[in-house]
Amino acid sequence: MKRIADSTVRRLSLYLRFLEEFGNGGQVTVSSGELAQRGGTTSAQVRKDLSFFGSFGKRGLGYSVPELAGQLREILGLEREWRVIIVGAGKVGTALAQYGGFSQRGFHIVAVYDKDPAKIGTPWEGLTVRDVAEMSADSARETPDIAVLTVPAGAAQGVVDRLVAAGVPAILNFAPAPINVPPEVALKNVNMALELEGLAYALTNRDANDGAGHR
Amino acid sequence: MKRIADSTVRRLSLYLRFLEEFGNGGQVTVSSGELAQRGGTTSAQVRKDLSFFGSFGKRGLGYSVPELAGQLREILGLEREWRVIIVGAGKVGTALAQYGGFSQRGFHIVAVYDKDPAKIGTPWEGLTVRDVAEMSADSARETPDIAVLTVPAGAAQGVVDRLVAAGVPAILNFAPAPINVPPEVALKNVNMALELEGLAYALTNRDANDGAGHR
DNA sequence: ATTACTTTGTGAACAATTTCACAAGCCCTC
DNA sequence: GAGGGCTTGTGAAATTGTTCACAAAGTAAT
Repeated sequence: MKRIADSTVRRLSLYLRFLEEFGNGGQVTVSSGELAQRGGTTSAQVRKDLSFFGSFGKRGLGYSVPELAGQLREILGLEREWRVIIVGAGKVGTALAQYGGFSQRGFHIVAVYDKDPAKIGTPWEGLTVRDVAEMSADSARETPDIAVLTVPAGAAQGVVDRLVAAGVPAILNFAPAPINVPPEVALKNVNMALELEGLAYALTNRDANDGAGHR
Repeated sequence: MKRIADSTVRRLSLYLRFLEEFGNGGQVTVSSGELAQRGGTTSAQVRKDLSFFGSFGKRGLGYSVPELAGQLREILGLEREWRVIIVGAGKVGTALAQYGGFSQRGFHIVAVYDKDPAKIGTPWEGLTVRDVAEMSADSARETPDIAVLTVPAGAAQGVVDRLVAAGVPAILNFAPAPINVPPEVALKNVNMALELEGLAYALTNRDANDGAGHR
């Protein structure tokens, strides 16, 4: 299969959300134009995005809401359950655990780790905080699919090296530190300060660049 | 000035971080190649990014670390203080408030708002939670530069409308709901579930698309 | 069954972004 | 102060991503 752009995958995720909204509203059929309007893009963009994976619509009619939603779930890999661990039981980790959007999409938090002895063993969102030292042993038993990294910047690379060694195939990094992984490990970085700086730039150069950031 | 791509601005923010790292390590001069390696890009990319704003280096030598850092701070608008409010005193809002990266870059949290009467009036990270109803009046006195939105999805658009009416020029939206603002208001959306789905896609289609997400 | 109307799927045009490649400039040594 | 070795800054080329525009295929009504 052809390499699909990151931006395309992002939009597909959004389309799925919109389909669920439309479906909840009782709509059974939807046009590329409606999806486009909901997402602030164009109907051509929607159709092109979908066309990378097949043709799912009926000409003259549009797309079946539940059918297209199913196709998107399959494309995105959301038909299965994903085993997620959170490394770093601080505020960010806790906020993520409470965020309902994850379990709703099949992302199950199966373990939490921390280094702080004061936290280890304490109850945490229905789980018990475990010692990072146990991570490798736990992973050997049952490797998680995705690790969410919410440790302080200084600790990030060290933890990542352990995760990689333990065979974790994907990492979502919230630590404000650039980290290195071998190419076979999927990595995404989320850096909230970066987003704020983008807004600061937009405000500073507002007259030039009116409005607009990344919608 | 020419319209600068979002991706370019993001990279500039990263370069600034790297410069600070290099500077802390005692380095006074840095080449585009070093910055590129640190950030996983190419030296040509670094030079092109900088070239949109001027020429800051010395041929044969590279860039002065403190000088370029200063230039980047100016470009990004980080030489001034930004007044930030947080709307939604839940877990995500709290996590953001605790995250040191903000104040370090001149983003000052000047107020927190919530709708929940149980929270209003309680102390929160050195501030006191205020009633969202007071937001407009407060803003009239001293308009914040950026509002960070960490309310539930259902409440998002309503709050945004109030923020816009109050004249807030930029919004960073963490609510998992697409929101509408007039074009003169800068908006960025952060959706953590979307990032996880991106990883799920990468893992599902791993053989095709080896490794790689958005680094 | 024909007509009028919609909406998809897609090659081709266009636009944006990244990479290449190299002249020009600066440092350092001799 | 001439020569060798780096590194910048930048047009041009290549690549990637988006928009256009239209034939093809479906619906609905008569």
